[in-house]
This record gives sequence, C-alpha cells and structure tokens, in this order.
Amino acid sequence: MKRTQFADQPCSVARAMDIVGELWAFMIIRNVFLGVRRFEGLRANLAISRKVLTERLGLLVARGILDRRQYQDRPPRHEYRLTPMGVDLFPVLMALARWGDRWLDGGTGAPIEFVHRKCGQATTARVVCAHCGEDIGAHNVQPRLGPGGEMPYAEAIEQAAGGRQVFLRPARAA
Amino acid sequence: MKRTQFADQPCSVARAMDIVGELWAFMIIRNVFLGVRRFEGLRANLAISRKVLTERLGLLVARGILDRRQYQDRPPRHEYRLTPMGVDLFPVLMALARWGDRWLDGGTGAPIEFVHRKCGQATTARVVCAHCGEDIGAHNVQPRLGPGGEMPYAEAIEQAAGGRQVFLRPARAA
DNA sequence: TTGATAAGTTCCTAATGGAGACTTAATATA
DNA sequence: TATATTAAGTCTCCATTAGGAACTTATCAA
Repeated sequence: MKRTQFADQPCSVARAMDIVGELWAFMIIRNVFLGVRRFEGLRANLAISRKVLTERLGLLVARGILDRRQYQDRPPRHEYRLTPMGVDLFPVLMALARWGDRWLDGGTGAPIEFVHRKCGQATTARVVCAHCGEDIGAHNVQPRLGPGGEMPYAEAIEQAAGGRQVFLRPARAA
Repeated sequence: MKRTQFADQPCSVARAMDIVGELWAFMIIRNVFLGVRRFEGLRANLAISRKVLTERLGLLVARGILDRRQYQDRPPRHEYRLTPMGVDLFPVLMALARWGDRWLDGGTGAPIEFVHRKCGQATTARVVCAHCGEDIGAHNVQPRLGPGGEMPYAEAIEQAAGGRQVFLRPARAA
C-alpha cells in the first residue's frame, strides 16, 4: 500500500509532515546543517543504505528543501545545500532538539549544545509569540479557523472531539 | 526489513525522530491537542485505518507521549491524554505549523490560527534563545560537544563533513 | 594495471502499511 | 424480543517499501 499523502490536507502540520515526517528527513537536514553535504559523507555518518539515501535526497530536492549543485567538473560531483525553505527549518530542529534533550537524554545531558553567537551561552530553544514575546504553550492559545481553513474541516474536528466547540469562529463564517 | 531505530544514537534529534518522526505521530498529537482524544474520533478525523491507529496509539503510550485512561465503566471506554512529555511537544508543533504556514499554504493563508491568550493576537511561533531572547537561526549558533556527547561521534561528523572542524571542543576533550 | 573515491543503480527479500471484515460489550430503538 | 448502533479494537490479506549488498561509471593516483 502506498503511504498516505497529507500534502493536500488543509492543515499546515499535515503538509509539513508530508515532507519532514519521515525517519530520515530530519537526520539528513540536521547533518547538512552541520556541514555534511555530500552523498558519501551522509551515507557514512547516517549508516543509511545508498538506495534509501538516493531516494530521500531526491525527495528533499523535489520538495524544495535541498538544492543539488555541482561542486566540481571532472569527474562531476555534487553536493546538497539547504534552500531558504530548508534553512528555515532550523528553528524547528532546535525546538525538537530541546524536547529530545529534555526528555530523552538518559540523564547524560545534551549530546550536542549550540552556542548562541549573540550571547555566548549554550542556548536552548524557547518558542514565543511573535507579537508579545511571551511563551507559547498548549494552555495559553486558542485555535480558530484561519483564512486558509475550511468550515467542513473545522466541523469534522469538532464532531470528532465529541461536539465540543474547539474553534473560535471568525465573523465571516455565517 | 525493520525500520532503522534511532533511539540509541547520541543525538537528541535522532532520539526524538525515533518517536515522532513518523507520518501519523504528529497528526495524532495535533488532534489530541485539539481535543480529539478518542479512538473513533481520531480514526474518523484522520482517515487512518484501525489497525495502524491501534499500533500508533500503542507506541505513543509506550513511549510516554500519551496516557490511555478509562473514562467510563460500562462498557469500558478509553481516551488518550497527553502526558507532560506530550504536552511539551506543543512548541515543536507550533514551530512546525509556522514553517508549514510560511512555505506550504498555497497562497491561501494559515488554515488554523492560534490566538495567544496573553495578547489576543493570532500568534506565530518565534524560536529564541532561552538566555538572551534573540532569535535562533542557522547562522547565529555554533555547535559544540555537550556533556552527553561522545568524541568518536563528533569525529565521525567532522570526517563526514570533509575534515572541516564543525564542533567547538569543550576543554575536557583532551 | 590495479586501486581508490564519489555518487549512484539495480536486484532481492523481509517487513510494514493500509483496506476492510469481524468481534465484543453495552445501550438505544422498533 | 429482535435489531441497530457505537466505541474500541482484532485479524487477515496483499501491495508497497525498506534495507543490504553487489554492480556501474568516471576520474585520478600509485
């Protein structure tokens, strides 16, 4: 059976997972961020089979996360660079790493720390509201239907949630 | 072939991906955050097969993300609640949603917005340094080996990166 | 001439993913 | 009383995918 595709769902998380919700995707991206940009380097470091690596790199290029560029002519050799869309995944990666550090470190502390150039400290990611700068947590936000949302979708969620109203309704939803 | 397991790697992202790096994991977690906590609700909303949903829920419970609790006796019925570890994924979810909104919205705008209770605005996640509050981006952090890291691992990355020094070395790494 | 390296391709098999039918236990309805 | 419905799963089957390993191509080095 083909894997279910989420690309068309009216949900940003679904569409994002369609691209990065895969065992290897973030591993590859993380390594590219660390400077491991070439096929052989990735293969050796990730212990991934050539076939799967080829497929994954192809997908990430097709989806616009990576850019495959030739870095020498003879013989032709390529490396993979993050596109702006890929670079913009860095905050997600940091948020994920913070979660992993907090809950899965086995008591040994973070395997890798990131020193923030601005302040010189080993930084941990904090996710805040872009407007007011306060923390964003599960308990201080309320979902509502956005401009790209669809009422049937919201209604389906509310039905699945047992009829409780989940969303604030925007005025235009007559 | 069994999927490669990342749980033992000395990398927080790998360990995190071992749990949430799967097509359905974040979809389920997202729905639980929205209040869809029961088997049938999830199945209907996600259009996931019963078998796969059973497996995924079992895994998320085993990994400590969800808690399965009985909410009525006769007949026995259960629902899934986020554990503290699961609730703590919310910032990651918000960071991922922001990325999806920015790059994958097809020009229609965010399908779901989150209103921040503190400031009343539709919030977007911003990932900042927990120390100084400035943005964290790919270009303003420098990785270094942390207390839970291992030299051979760091060396493997530097070799894969073509010999360039990637990590700042902590003093104790003689 | 042999070897090494980078970057893939191809082939094979085992395991996973998904559809859908079946199960169980209780309540609601005709 | 008989039938339907709902929640929450099992179970079976088959197509697809994952991963290992061997093979390919092109070039430079010894």
